[in-house]
Amino acid sequence: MRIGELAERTGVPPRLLRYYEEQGLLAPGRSANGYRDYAEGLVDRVTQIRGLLDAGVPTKIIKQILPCLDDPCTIHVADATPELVAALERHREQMDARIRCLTRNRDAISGYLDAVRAATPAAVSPSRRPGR
DNA sequence: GTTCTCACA
DNA sequence: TGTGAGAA
Repeated sequence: MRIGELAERTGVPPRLLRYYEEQGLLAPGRSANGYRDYAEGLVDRVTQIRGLLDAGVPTKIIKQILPCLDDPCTIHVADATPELVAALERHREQMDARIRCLTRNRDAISGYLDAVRAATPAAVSPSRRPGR
C-alpha cells in the first residue's frame, strides 16, 4: 500500500511515516514510480512505534528493540546488548516517574471534583440533563 | 497524489 | 520529536 493508505489506517500522518523511515524505524519498499510501498504487517508495526513514542521512548532505542519484536512474541534475548539493557532500565525509571506524576494529579483533580460536587448539589453533569 | 531537502520550533 | 515550505 502507499503512504496515504498507511497513514489513514494508522492515524499517523504521511509526514511522520517518512520521518520514522528516516530514523530507521521503517523500511518500506519502492514502486517503479519511486513511491514507497508498505507491506500489510507494517500497520501493526507503526502502531507499536506510536505506542513506544507516546511512552517517551526515543527512536534510537525503538530502533534497537523493534527487531526483537519483529516476529510477534519472539523475544530474542541473545542480541540484547548491555547498553540497550541499561538504556531500557533508565527509561523504565522515567516511565515510573511519569506514572507517579500522573497519578498524583489525577487524584488531586478527583479531590477537587468531589469538593465541587459536595458544595454545589444543584449542579448535575450536562449529560444527565434532559435535552429540549 | 507522491517524492525530496533544508530549515526550524 | 515533529513541522513548514518549496520544488519536482
